[in-house]
Amino acid sequence: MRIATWNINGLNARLAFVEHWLAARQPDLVGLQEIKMVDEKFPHLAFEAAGYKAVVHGQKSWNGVAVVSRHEVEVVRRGLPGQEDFGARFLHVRAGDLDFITVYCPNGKTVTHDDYPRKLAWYDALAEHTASVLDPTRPAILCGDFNICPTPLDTWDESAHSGQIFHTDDERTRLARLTDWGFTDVFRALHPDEQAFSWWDYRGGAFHKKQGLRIDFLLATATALDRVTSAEIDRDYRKKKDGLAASDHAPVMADLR
DNA sequence: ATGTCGGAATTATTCCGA
Repeated sequence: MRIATWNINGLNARLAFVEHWLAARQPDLVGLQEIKMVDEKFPHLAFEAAGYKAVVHGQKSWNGVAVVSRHEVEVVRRGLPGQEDFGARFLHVRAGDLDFITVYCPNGKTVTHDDYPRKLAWYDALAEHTASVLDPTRPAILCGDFNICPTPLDTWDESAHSGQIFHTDDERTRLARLTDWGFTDVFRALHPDEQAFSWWDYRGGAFHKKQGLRIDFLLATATALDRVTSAEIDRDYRKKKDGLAASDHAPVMADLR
């Protein structure tokens, strides 16, 4: 089974590109972030034509998450408790015996912006909620755009950005709450020393200059990690495909036995 | 030039978020 997470930066603008990727990579279970559309506008017919069912927690213009799957999934929860007014950012489904949660974590903007303490509070709510509804001994995946670089290896320039947004101790402590509970960063577990990024700014040729960040993760409980046979960041799909524009994020994938 | 996208508000241009 192939799972993936991908911030697609707008499904209206990205549908053909996402279809291209689904056909090429044939994933079974995918968390999408930043669909930027209400549930009613979701192109279910296009996904069904590609062999996928979708469940959606959408929002007009901004945010919005979805799970697309080859097999039926059961919705467990839409929205993070107590944090609903910070946007549609959380969707929990059950796929067979696997709990699968996809999140679009708040960006925070800058450490002096009002959104920064709200980002930290959102993370506290996420850690509290996942710990209350999941069992660390059972297979679960928490995936999405986390908007935090976990370590200096996960940013193109730690020295220039240390202490700035995505690079603060307070943010890294929040991620550590999730890993302390029982989640492991799948890509990092399989590639402990590789500098690899999942996001590059559209501006200034950042992709070609290798100026990126690794902020998109598949986090797995131990019993889910046991099933993982490979993990990769699909950086080829950060490039234009057949003239179609890419998201600023690459998909992150893993294969499970 | 930080100098590009996606989306909305409002009509081809400007603002916002990332």
